[in-house]
Amino acid sequence: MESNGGGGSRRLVVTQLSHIKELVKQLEVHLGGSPDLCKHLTSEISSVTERSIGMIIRSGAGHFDAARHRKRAAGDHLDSAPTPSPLSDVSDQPFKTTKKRKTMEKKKHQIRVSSAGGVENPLIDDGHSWRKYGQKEILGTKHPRGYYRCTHRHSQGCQATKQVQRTDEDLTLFDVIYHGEHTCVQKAVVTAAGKPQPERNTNAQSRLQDISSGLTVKTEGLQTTEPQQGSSWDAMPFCFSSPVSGLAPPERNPFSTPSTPENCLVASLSPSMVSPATSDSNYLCMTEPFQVGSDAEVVSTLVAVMSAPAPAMEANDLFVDRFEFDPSFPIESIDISSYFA
DNA sequence: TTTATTTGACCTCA
DNA sequence: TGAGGTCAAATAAA
Repeated sequence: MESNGGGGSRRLVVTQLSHIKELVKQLEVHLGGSPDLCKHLTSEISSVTERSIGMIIRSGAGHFDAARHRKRAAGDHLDSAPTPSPLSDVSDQPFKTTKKRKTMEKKKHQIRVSSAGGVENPLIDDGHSWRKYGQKEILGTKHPRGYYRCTHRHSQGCQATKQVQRTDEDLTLFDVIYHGEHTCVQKAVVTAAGKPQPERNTNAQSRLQDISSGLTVKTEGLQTTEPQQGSSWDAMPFCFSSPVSGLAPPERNPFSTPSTPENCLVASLSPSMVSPATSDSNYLCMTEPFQVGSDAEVVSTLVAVMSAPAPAMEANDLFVDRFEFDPSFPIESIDISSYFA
């Protein structure tokens, strides 16, 4: 049931993070004459990446302490709550706490999103369009929990919902709990697949390159399990699919993939991290590269997204043209180009 | 005018 | 009975 973390998977993660670090270094080079802020950001990205690698390495042969992490993600109140809570019981099982939840065969898992600097307005998104339908103060937590449902709930009967709650310990971290799977067909996906939008794509790709070059992935006590057949978790380490600065919202973004929250994690940037020239938030989607076991282990993935102001970066030659893969990097599992198509 | 968000009330369950 | 989740009217924004 519980995996020991999968040495192969861990190596993969470490490799990925190491590669990210290399990318950051490249970014720094390209930022030669850029504003100090950009350099500061890259420096921070680098340090965070190092810490991330260290955390994974320190996790050793033992598995990630998912229970502890779940408790942390759920808030301190769980310390005194012996009974399972929705947060602590992250599983494929239907909810058991309320009648409504019981009636819905909902898949659930939890991710942790860091929106760098996005304390005020995290704009957490995942390629799907959500409508907020409620907010509730949760006992034992400092911040209210927001309740979202799929925009297509009524039009397409999509039952996907999610809960977003800022963590107590870090205002830039958000616990996002997904319930159910999207049954809706995102128009943007269809559009993107059938009608390429060259202009937007070009711009978007450039921006995407900007951001992706500065991507830092921090995995906190990552739980990795051996891939399961037919799982959607074992495919792609990265999925750059969500809107980036200046792009349309997720549902209209040509980069949006038919991903579900179950396989796509998006962290968005706060306005403070966005170029003044762009009012839209920056989005960066990253497929959670880590297997979430069917036994409902929590994957708490922290994605710190950094982005230098777009105008400061002539990054068209980044990431794609200059994406230098480590020979050991599992390139076969990455198909970024497909997301630019 | 339409769409999204806010927020108090209500419902269900432990 | 209290907590969590959802509903729906009111309000705001586009």
